[in-house]
Amino acid sequence: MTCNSAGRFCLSLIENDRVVSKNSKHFNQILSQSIASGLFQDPFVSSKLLLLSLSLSDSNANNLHFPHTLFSQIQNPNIFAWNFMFKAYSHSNTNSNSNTTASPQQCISLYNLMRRRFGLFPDRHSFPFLFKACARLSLSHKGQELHSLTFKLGLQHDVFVQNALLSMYSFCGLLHNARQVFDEIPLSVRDVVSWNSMVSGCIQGRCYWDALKVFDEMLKCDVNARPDGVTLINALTACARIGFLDMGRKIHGLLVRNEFVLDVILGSSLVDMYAKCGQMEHARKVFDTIPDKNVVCWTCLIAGYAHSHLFKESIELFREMQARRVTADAATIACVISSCGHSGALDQGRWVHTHCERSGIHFNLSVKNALIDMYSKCGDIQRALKIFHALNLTERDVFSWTAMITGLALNGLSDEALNLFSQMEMSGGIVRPNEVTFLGVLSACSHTGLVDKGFHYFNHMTQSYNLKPRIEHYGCMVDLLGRANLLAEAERFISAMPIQPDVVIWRSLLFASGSHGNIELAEFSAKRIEELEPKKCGARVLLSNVYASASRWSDVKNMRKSMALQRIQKLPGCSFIEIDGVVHEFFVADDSHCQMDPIYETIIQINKVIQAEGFDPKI
DNA sequence: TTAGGGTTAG
Repeated sequence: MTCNSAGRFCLSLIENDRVVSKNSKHFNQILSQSIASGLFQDPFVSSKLLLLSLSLSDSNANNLHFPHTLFSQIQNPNIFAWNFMFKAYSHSNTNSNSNTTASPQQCISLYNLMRRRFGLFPDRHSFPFLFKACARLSLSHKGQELHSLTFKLGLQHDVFVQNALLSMYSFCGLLHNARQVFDEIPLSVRDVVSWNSMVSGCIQGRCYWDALKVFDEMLKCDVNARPDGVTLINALTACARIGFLDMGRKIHGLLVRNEFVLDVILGSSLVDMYAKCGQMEHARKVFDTIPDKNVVCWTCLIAGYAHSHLFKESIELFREMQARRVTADAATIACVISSCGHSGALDQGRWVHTHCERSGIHFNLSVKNALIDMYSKCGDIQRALKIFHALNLTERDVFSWTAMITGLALNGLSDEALNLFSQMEMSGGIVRPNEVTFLGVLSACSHTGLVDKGFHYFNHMTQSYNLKPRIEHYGCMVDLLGRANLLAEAERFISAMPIQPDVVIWRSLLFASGSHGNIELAEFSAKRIEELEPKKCGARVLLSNVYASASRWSDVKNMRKSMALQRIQKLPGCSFIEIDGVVHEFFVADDSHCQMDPIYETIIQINKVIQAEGFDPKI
């Protein structure tokens, strides 16, 4: 075959991309003929062959070895060839360190090579890939260097370049720079990608209100960018994160009016928004209309029920998901296990645990943390400890430590809880305790009456970790002082609080003063509760119990009478227990259970045993 | 005569 005929042959086949790109045999034939004929050194032919080799290697995940070798054989690659390589590497896997697999780092290395050895400049097509690589590697300095270069090359007004640039900045956590780039894009030029990138950038930077402000601006501007599915998904995500129901509803209305197709992603975002805003009926309604529901969609609703403290519904929905043969993943499992923990459904939790082990679902840290929490809450502290200790020191995050410390405190193992907290602090500062960790620590102190230690940790939290105590921390301190019969100190502590005490705090003081016979303080606390919750009867019930324990029967009678006059009815207290996967509920003076007689008989026996051991319900 | 951006939900 002569050079000309070979050239014509190659070109004709190259033109027919669809045939060649699916058949590596054809490709190899063309490649060898182009090399043999010398046609490979033609810039158009070599870059076209490179593009074809890349399309063939697409199915071969993350292995760009062959295209790279081909590229290295091109003596003077043109800008097309460079850009094809930039594109391939910028999209490749970030967590590959070996030399044989591709990584975005190689995009940057190739770029440096292009500049230094070939003296070439990138063009408008190169920049989006280069910025993408910088973003994925968090190379903000390199990104800034490239940003300057866009000015030198007069490409600073190209909307593709600007959009990629602003995404790069928000990916690197430089939201301010991203916003600046966004503001510099003229309204007439901004397209839907510019707006979406800015909204998504704000979400990445956890600035949800800003994200919604940009979205709102987009709706008002309406120049040449109408919101698309991605815009609405982003906006719904922002609403979900801050629980902004009004805006979420507005977006729902917008997508209905504009006849958006409710695909599984948009549908899940909507379910998640309603669920996070506590609107479970709406969440369920939307969920039921989504075709081809996947695991994310189911998990949104399961998590929503858990978020609204509807743990039973959350577990039931998981069962329904199982029945529909949708495979759960780690996020679903972590959520269901947490619901089991909160509802005391130990058997169900155990079943989910075993089910995961059998079905090979990956036990990530969230699942392990949820298991620690569930076993602790259900009283199987040994099992919780076993899971916790199986975690390496470097594996444990703040949730693992907090779940275990709180679990130990909850099970009355205060010394162990405080020891574990010391270990956490001594673990080299890998994990810093947060506000919730300190709640566990303070409750451990409270359960064993360690007043001095409680104050030590309360100060330690603010002074060493700069954590601002929340109302719950003040509540723990009042509880601690109250239980230790330091009622005057508790009162002084409440008056000195920088935030308004809530009903929990007053209830804690009422309970403590009642237990220690300080009726005056109990009455004072009850008044504060009534001021905060005039329609509820909790304070009066507690106070009437206090009067009863002091044998002040006329006061008890008056209290009940005033409640009856104001038609206040006490909601009966309720507790529950799970046996063989069934949750049994018990109300005060409840005799509806089919095994009531043996249950009461057992309670009487238990009381006899613990009273013989010195138990006094007043203390 | 080749090519470009936002991967968005738990």
